Amino acid sequence: MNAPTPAPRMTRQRREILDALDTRDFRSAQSWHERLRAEGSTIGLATVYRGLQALADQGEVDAVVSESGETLYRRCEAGEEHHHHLRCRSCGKAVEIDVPEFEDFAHRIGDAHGYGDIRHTIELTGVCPECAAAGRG
Amino acid sequence: MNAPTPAPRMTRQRREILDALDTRDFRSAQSWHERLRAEGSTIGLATVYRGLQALADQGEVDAVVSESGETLYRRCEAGEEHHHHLRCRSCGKAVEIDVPEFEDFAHRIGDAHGYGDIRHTIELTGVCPECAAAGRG
DNA sequence: CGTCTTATCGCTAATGATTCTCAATTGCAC
DNA sequence: GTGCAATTGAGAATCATTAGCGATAAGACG
Repeated sequence: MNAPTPAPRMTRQRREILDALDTRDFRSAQSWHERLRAEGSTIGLATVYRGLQALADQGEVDAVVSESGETLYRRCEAGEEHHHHLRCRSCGKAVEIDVPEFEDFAHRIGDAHGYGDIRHTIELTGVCPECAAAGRG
Repeated sequence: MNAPTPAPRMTRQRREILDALDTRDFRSAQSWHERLRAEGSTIGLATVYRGLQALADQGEVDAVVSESGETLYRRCEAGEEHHHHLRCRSCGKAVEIDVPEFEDFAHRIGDAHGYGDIRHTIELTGVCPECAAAGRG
């Protein structure tokens, strides 16, 4: 009954994704793909999708769904427990924020209504100083 | 130069959508469409999409984007200012919740980082009592 | 009530994002 | 090295949503 760890191989493309992700911005899989190709990589789009998903499962990257329905990714900070973001709607730059007490709050609300297995999402979006200055957003 | 109010017509299908929406569940446009057809309506899918969007713009319905990227709709309560939900991941049933102080919190965080035009999303999801009892979820 | 204008319909084709298929590669254990 | 399953890349397939368009009918007017 012990699932032998699925054996993740460290391939060139896996490494490329990890490297590219080393920033502070939220971008779509397509956007990361473009960037990689622009840097000379020959990585395929499907591979980027697969890689990002795998990384998200491992907790190596954060994934959020934008208003328009696309999934955005970025590498997350070190240790990583549960956390939230303040993201720029124009350039994707994000900072992690702390919402103390919210975990508790969420569970209390859940209990109050009899809902179990509570999960929550908090997303703050805005326009960062740079984008505001540049007249974007 | 004055846009005369676009003249919204009350059609049979508009009425059908409004009637169908008279529940407490969050469902996708496709799901509402199915339901309408099941009840004998001959309304088209595109019409349901158009109708729901229009209603969302008017503030008559709430729209949220699920984890999987689909947009879910439900009629919202009367007056309607900004509010949040605790939604069942299995059946879509939702209750409105109050998150006092959060509006302020959001703006304070935004200011602290120099981000403007702050917008926020809070979604709590869980499994409602009925679904839990039925073993779904 | 009949006519006219045009918003709205419903169908179908088009988009856009994401996933799947599958033959060709290639980590990596032996 | 060898062998084989995990992984890749390109394109087809899928899904949700939107756009295009001829047909229909809401609502204003006489």
